[in-house]
Amino acid sequence: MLSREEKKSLTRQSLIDAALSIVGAGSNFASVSLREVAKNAGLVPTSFYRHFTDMEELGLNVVDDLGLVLRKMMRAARQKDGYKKGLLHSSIEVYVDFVCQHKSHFYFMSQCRTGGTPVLRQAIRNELKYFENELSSDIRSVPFLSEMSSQDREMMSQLIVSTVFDATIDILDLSDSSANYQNEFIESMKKKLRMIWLGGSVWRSK
Amino acid sequence: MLSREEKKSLTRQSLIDAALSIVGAGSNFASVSLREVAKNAGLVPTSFYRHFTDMEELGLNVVDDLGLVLRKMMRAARQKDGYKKGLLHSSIEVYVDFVCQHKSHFYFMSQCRTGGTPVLRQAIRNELKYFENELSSDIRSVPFLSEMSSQDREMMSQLIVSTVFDATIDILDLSDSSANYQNEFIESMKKKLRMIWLGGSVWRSK
DNA sequence: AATAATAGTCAACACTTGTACTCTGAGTTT
DNA sequence: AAACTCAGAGTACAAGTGTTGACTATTATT
Repeated sequence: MLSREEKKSLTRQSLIDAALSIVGAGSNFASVSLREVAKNAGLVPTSFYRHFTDMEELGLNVVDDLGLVLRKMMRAARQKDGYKKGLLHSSIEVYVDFVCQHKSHFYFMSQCRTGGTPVLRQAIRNELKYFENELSSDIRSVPFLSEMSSQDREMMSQLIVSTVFDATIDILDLSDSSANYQNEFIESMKKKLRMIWLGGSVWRSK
Repeated sequence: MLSREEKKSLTRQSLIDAALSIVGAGSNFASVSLREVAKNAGLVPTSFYRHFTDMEELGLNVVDDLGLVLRKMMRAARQKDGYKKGLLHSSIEVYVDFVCQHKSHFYFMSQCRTGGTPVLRQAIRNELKYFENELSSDIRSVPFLSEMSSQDREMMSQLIVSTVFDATIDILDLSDSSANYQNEFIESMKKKLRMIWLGGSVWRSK
């Protein structure tokens, strides 16, 4: 038997999942109602308040959920063969994989980064910042980039991260189309990242 | 005196403006109601239907409106001193200028690119495509980039355009903060574009 | 001058929304 | 075993939602 606390956090998660599934089905989080979420989680509307004060607070918890997914992704990318040599090359594949396997999370992220409330936008931004930092530290150990200043390395990481995450909505929209289109897109992404990489390798801060 | 047609297109525009002003005030277009727009335009809800069948159709017309702004911007960028030498350098300044002077339009664009209905997303994408093509043709006449294949030039343009437009929401959020932060951001943007530029100049398609 | 077209109004509908209040039954603490 | 806590249900309400249909006054057409 489950304790009261355990049961609570279970329904709490079911509210989060409900919101994600609604977003994944095509709605914009900004227009998802508290009632809809509650209904979808098998709850009466008023029970929503036992867990969150409003939809924004639920949104912040969805961001936390998203954070877990992103960290798992980072680990997967680092473990993958060829991460050291061909860092970006292999990362983009891991990224596409994760987007396709966590569509709801990434729809939510894409939407909220530009269309969420200011608080929500900031929360998403913080998640991206985590990535920029991780990437920046990984880049540090790349031979011909190690002479870059930490500021420039940070800037370069921002550029790469924003390029990858900016492609999210396109990846999602493409996920239902032919494998041909998908591969074409991935190849184009790789080229873009390689161009940035090249730019970084001849970079001279000034 | 105005003809009936003229008057109609005037109130039509007032509906578009109303929607934009609501978005500019912080709402997400996806959650803006038909009634709210009508009210804001000084109309009774049912009159909305004389102009648009639903909010999505109005949205498409907002995109057209946005298109005009973007084209005006392109012209402004090309006329600016130093466009030929330091293309990106000067363009980013024009861009920031336009974003700040047409906040509502750019909030709308940022939101809808990732959070609009599929139809709306596609419409926004088409507007960006216009830019990519224009930039690609401008790049063609740059000496050390002219040997690039048209495909690679296209790819590079996509990279640049997405980098610039991806920064929109940050520019908007920064527009209320100190000039110091703004300048810092612009300088960072310039560096990013320079890195791409560098990458392009040592690019060897393969 | 008579007729037709139509932008905008008005009233009304069925439905959804967030939220306040009360109640209950199963877990927890004493 | 008694007292307490509290997640979730039930009821209710005022406000907002999209949409329908009939009406009106002004403009355009004949």
